[in-house]
Amino acid sequence: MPRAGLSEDRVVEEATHLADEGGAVTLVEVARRLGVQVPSLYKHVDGADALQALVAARAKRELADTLARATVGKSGPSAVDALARAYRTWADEHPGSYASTLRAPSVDNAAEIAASDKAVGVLFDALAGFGLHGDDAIDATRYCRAVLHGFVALEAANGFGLPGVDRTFEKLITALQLTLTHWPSLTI
Amino acid sequence: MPRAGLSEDRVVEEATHLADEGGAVTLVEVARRLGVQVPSLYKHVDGADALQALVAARAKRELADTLARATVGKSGPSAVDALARAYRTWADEHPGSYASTLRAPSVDNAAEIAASDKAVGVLFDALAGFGLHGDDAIDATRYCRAVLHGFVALEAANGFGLPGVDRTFEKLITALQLTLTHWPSLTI
DNA sequence: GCCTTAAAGCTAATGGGGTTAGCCAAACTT
DNA sequence: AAGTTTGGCTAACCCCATTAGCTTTAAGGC
Repeated sequence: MPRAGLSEDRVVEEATHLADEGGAVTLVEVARRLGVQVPSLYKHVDGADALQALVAARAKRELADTLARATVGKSGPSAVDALARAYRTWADEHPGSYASTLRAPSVDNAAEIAASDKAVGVLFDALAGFGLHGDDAIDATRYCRAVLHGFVALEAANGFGLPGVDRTFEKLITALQLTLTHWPSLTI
Repeated sequence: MPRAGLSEDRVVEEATHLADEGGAVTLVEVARRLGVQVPSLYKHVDGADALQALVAARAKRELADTLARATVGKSGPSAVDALARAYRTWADEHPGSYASTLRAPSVDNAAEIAASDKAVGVLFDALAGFGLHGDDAIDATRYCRAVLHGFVALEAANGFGLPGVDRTFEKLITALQLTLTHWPSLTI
């Protein structure tokens, strides 16, 4: 029996592909794809839950990188536009990865938390061009995340029954830009 | 062996309670709580997946009713305020039910789709006070759903690392009211 | 180049959850 | 009271996750 040459990374990669193709991420299926028996996976990964967490951490890193690349050299409304489109596109193209990022990260998983922080950091930086500080910056960042995540999640769950979703997304970007521009005056 | 006096409704109710208490909704646990053996559940419910769908449909109906009650007699910004608070509160108090509503409804489940439509309808009606029509009304409704769902989902997943979430939510309401007020002019 | 050894694969066995088949008693119908 | 439908049950079978423990590979020290 020649070795399959696996590694934690290889296993996580295959699980990610499986998830993004819409399959259920089971150890049975991952093992089958890797040409290996199920218990062999335990040499690289600490069970099904741990594999899920690794997939999530990988997904968050990739999302953060994608957002960072999309917004490089941009700021203010133009950064928001680029970021929103990159976010939606990535989520659409990696539905399994995106879904994996929604689980609350386990407290003991430093890698996943770091990846989370990185993604939020990119968003936070992109909003710097609006001149927000302190609580305003935090609140605006959270608002952005909520809008983008909410839209993408509803789209993924087929929550928008009718056509015209692209049109709605264009409006969403404009609304978001406007909201951020006027954020400080929201204190009424 | 005296009968337990079950019914589809009773099973779904118990599954809902279980979900909202944070437990995993398994047939084993539902049966245990009802004082019955697992296969007996099949006399009332068509398997685990079907039970999930029924829980989701029930949740959507309840959410729709809650939103409707919260907004009765209100319109415009005041309706949005009431609706946003009711939405967040209900989701916080019924985390399992809320999570169940996120699965895409199966195409053949008329009850679940009807419940979805009802919830969206309440939101749609609440926005009538802003004088939106046609695509604008649809886009604004979707934007609202995205913001509210995104915020609640991130909050539930412990996605906001720092404190001050209540403050952020107040800002969110104000931002939403402002956005809806100026929606038609978003065409730039 | 051997010899040791850690790592990476394997088989076998256990346990939990879901599902089906088929039996039997309780309750309803007339 | 007899017949029928209904709601419970037991037994058996899947699928997936996990653990224990064995074997072989491949890498490193001498």
